[in-house]
Amino acid sequence: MIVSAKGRYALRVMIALAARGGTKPAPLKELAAEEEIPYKFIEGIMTELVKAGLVESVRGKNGGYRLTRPPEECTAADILRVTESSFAAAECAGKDADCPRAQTCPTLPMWRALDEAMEALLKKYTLLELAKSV
Amino acid sequence: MIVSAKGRYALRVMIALAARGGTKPAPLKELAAEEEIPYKFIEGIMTELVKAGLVESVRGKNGGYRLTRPPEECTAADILRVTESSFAAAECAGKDADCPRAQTCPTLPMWRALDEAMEALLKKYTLLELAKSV
DNA sequence: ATAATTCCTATAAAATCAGTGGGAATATAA
DNA sequence: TTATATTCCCACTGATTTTATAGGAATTAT
Repeated sequence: MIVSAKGRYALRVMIALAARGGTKPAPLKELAAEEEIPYKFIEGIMTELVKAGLVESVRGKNGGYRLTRPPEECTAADILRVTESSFAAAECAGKDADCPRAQTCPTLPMWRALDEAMEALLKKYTLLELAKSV
Repeated sequence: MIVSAKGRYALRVMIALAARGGTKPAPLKELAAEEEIPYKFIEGIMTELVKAGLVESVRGKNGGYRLTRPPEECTAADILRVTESSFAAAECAGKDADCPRAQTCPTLPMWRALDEAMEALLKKYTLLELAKSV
């Protein structure tokens, strides 16, 4: 029950992007240095964020990454849903739940409730707010 | 961001104990078989639950485990706090947080809020309620 | 004594996490 | 057109954690 380094790095990069503002793409080399994130590690994470549609990339010289949406429309929940392989509290409570006990499991409703509570809270934190204190 | 098998097993055993009621100790062999939990695995977990004071053990023949408190006074939060090595959303948000960024970290308040939300929700589920549907 | 139990320690297999390396593809600028 | 800066892709490694498994010692009721 923990957020991975991957998730924390992703959040930090996204906040850094939001803090920069503007539409000029930011090269990952700079972002990684600023945020003290291992370059090659965050490289892979960026690919996932692109695929998820949260950022877009510009290849070649003077390229980099930029947000696809205004910072107030991107939440921590959006980002963590991409990076956390299992965003759910318990794997058995996900939507592809093939747990044989599902019908009678006394804890399933609790996991569902926990998922909803986490999601609801993380949705309240947008990049706009998160980047404010930077 | 997930609850481990260890945590789920612990919950199931505790619910099974609550469902039995009474003060007669339940042998782990039975509980493990009922709940389809690997015996040797749950054995180690029981030791931790005993140390945490949630159950007590009776050794020797006709021995077993029983709850130390009435089921309405033991919550999912109590149990998961024992089994989950890191109960916090992010390790940097725990009480022994030695993260150098802590002072300026824009996400720390969010992790704290997430921790509180999770804890609050898990506290609402007592063994009494959880065992009702069994 | 015997049998049923918890308790203790060590080990092993599997999975996940975190990070690294090399280079191909793409685009800008000189 | 050549050099340079960037994203993109794929494979691999090392460390750690998770999920068990094994063997037996200690304890207690019958």
